[in-house]
Amino acid sequence: MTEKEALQIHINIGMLVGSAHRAMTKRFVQNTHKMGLDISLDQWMVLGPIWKFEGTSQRDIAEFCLKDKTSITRIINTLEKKNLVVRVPDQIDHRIKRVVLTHHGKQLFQDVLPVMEKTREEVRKGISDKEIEILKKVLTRITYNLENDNS
Amino acid sequence: MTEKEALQIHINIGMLVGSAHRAMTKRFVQNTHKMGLDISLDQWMVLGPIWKFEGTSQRDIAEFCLKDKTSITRIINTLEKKNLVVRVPDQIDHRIKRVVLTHHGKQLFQDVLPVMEKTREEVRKGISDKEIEILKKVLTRITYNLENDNS
DNA sequence: ATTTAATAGTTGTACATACAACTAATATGT
DNA sequence: ACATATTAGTTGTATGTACAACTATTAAAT
Repeated sequence: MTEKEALQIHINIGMLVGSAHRAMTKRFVQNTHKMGLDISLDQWMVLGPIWKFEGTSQRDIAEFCLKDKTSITRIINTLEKKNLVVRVPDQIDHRIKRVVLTHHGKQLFQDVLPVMEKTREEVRKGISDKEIEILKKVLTRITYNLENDNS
Repeated sequence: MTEKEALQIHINIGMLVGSAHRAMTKRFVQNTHKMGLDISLDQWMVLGPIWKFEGTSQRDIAEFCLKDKTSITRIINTLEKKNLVVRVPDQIDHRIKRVVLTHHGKQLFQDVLPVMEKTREEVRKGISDKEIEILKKVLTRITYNLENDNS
């Protein structure tokens, strides 16, 4: 393979992952706005584990979301400003902050569920289950390849 | 499919695309730093069409990179600060700015090529050509599904 | 028990992105 | 020709991310 071909292929994968990511983020927000809701895809992703595991630590949210702890700090700041969640310091381990949904947060979560379903359908249109399966497998492998210092 | 299962699948795709994107971006920068170079993946992506089509407009760079024009404006600001490119107003159409590599920019581009190749290999480890092909096809389809208002 | 490590979370800085509003220049319609 | 629309690019604002440095708290080592 020439350097030129290598360049093509690499930037294709990088660009395609990037543009798919941007497109999904964008469409999700557009769809929430259409329903009169106001939440970003990343905020929604963080809301997921908070809903699922009531009183999770920020560390566990980061792990679940595959995000950096600093991103989680800032997204939760935003969610707190919006009165969707509150931070509750752990009674035993004072380093840990447990994040719980407010009533407003629970309400929003339920309201967003159909928006997410709609977005999911838009994303997957014309793509077979088998292809989605491979997509998920390959993306997982890419993340795995790079996450640990396995040079 | 229950709402819960739908949630799982959707945030999986969104999360997987996001985390693969972040991991690739991160590893590329780490690899450039290891070689004593200083350039981000997005800056590198923008450099691509500037190298390939000397004197491209920012509009064409945006199209080639599948990025927003505002992102291009700001990335080129950064590249100009680093003395890698210069903006040259078009002689005929004064709206257009043609972007060209400086000597330093050309040098850096060549220096980064092997880093990109190394990163590409790290990304693709354990993934077959067939799987990469499907990955690219599906990501392209997802972007296509969302890019135009084809609801 | 006291020093040392590790852990949870925050903050500062720089960069990338979306959206909307904006300037300046060219193209179009009549 | 002149009013209007379109295009190229920039700027302001808000959000999300990486990295490094930081605080506070708990765990481990001896």
